[in-house]
Amino acid sequence: MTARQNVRGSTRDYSYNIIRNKILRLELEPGTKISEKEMADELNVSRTPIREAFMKLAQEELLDIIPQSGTVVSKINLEHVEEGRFIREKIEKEIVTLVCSNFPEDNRFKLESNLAMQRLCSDKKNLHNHLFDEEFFQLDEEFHQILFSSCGKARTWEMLQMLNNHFNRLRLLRLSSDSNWEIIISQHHEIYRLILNQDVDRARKIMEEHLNLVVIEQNELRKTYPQYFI
Amino acid sequence: MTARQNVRGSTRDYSYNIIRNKILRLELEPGTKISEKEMADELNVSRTPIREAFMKLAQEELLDIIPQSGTVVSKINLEHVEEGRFIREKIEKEIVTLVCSNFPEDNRFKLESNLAMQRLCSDKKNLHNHLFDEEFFQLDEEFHQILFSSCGKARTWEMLQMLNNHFNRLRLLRLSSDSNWEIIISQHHEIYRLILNQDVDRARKIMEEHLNLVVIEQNELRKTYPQYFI
DNA sequence: CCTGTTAAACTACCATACTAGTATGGTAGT
DNA sequence: ACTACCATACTAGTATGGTAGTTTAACAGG
Repeated sequence: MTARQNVRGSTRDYSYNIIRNKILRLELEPGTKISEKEMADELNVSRTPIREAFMKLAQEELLDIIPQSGTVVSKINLEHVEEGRFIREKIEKEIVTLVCSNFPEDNRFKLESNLAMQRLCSDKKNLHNHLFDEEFFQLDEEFHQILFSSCGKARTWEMLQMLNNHFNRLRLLRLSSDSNWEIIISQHHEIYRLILNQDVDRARKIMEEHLNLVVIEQNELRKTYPQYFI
Repeated sequence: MTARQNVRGSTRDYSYNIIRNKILRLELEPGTKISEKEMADELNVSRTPIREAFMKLAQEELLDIIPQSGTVVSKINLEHVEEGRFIREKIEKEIVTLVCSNFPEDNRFKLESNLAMQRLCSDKKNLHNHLFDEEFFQLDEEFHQILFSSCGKARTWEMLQMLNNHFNRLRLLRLSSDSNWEIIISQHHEIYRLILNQDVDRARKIMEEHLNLVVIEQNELRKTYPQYFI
């Protein structure tokens, strides 16, 4: 245990990350009842760090803790999704505006290799018919994160991440059920091109469309996975 | 203890609220070293709820917890202030846009009485030379919160509050050191008038100016209270 | 006086025991 | 068959003891 702690940080953070991933990748499905003790036994740690991880996840609205009764993985709340998406859309339009007027040279390379990886990931998926949706999700996240870093707002990205867990769960659900990632990738490329051309107005418009993709498909997702939604 | 719990919620929330208020009203000054045990003894509770309250406050960046070493009240970080202010400015311009196009009748009364209370609070201050800055701060908060509720985004306001603790500490500092609240009040009135007139463009502009007031004075505050800043 | 060492006095972290609410299933009484 | 009640087995909340890492300050040697 002590050795493990040194490698991976505190037991609390370790537990937090494990549980969070299980929730986001729907290994723990929305509506599932879990308990501190059960999870503590499963991860071979005591209740305290689990409990603290639960608290953090409850703040991010991934868990609903009912005092003296139990804890359940929260269902995806489409109102919460929309509020998170709203914030992200409005902020990210401002981010892309900032980036248009000043895009640091070294981040250009980062963004280009990220875009190349996205293409690769999509091709791999079409060829081998494997599940690369988590990998693609990560690349998608990275793309946007680079934009935030490029204008010195990396921390803003982190802050928004905390508010967007419901939105992110929906996005991951979308990736795994929809095999056509081409629209996403082409929009990413388009945004990059517009940034280089410093075409603020069009960049803002494409970003807006980009962050509205999920909205269009959310009704379909709701039909396919009704048990995941509130 | 049990009786107290029933009245005020869990011991954890009680502790959290007490400590948070002490930090925001600078009773616990930025840079102060505190410990779980010391605070537990002071509030007559055990270390566990205090520890959990500390965690929550650390997430909101009001505390810096250094593992195995200690916990200090975080100093006001002007970069954090600016990132929080940035988000709030951009979102609140969108909020005021929404409210301009549809302002519910019943919230009109709420807003008007809030504005009247602000005026009263300011007058009381000028007359009796007492400290009403906390009361005014609350009214200021309420003004903006009503706008968010008016367009069905009350939860967005709650979420932004979590990110804006550094910004809020600076605002409170400003209120207590600057005796002229007239600019703030007149801007609030102006925003209200523009909403009624559905003058979106000017409303957005005034809101932007309003949320930039602190920026102008932050250098002066930094000079007056250098020990509060990082 | 200065510097490197060490031991003691902190700290937060974690494990565990206990308390007090809550859900549930069985049973006695109707 | 139904209902009210109670025993029991959960749950999260709280208290507390012990551990390991960090800071501090006393002290030895230069």
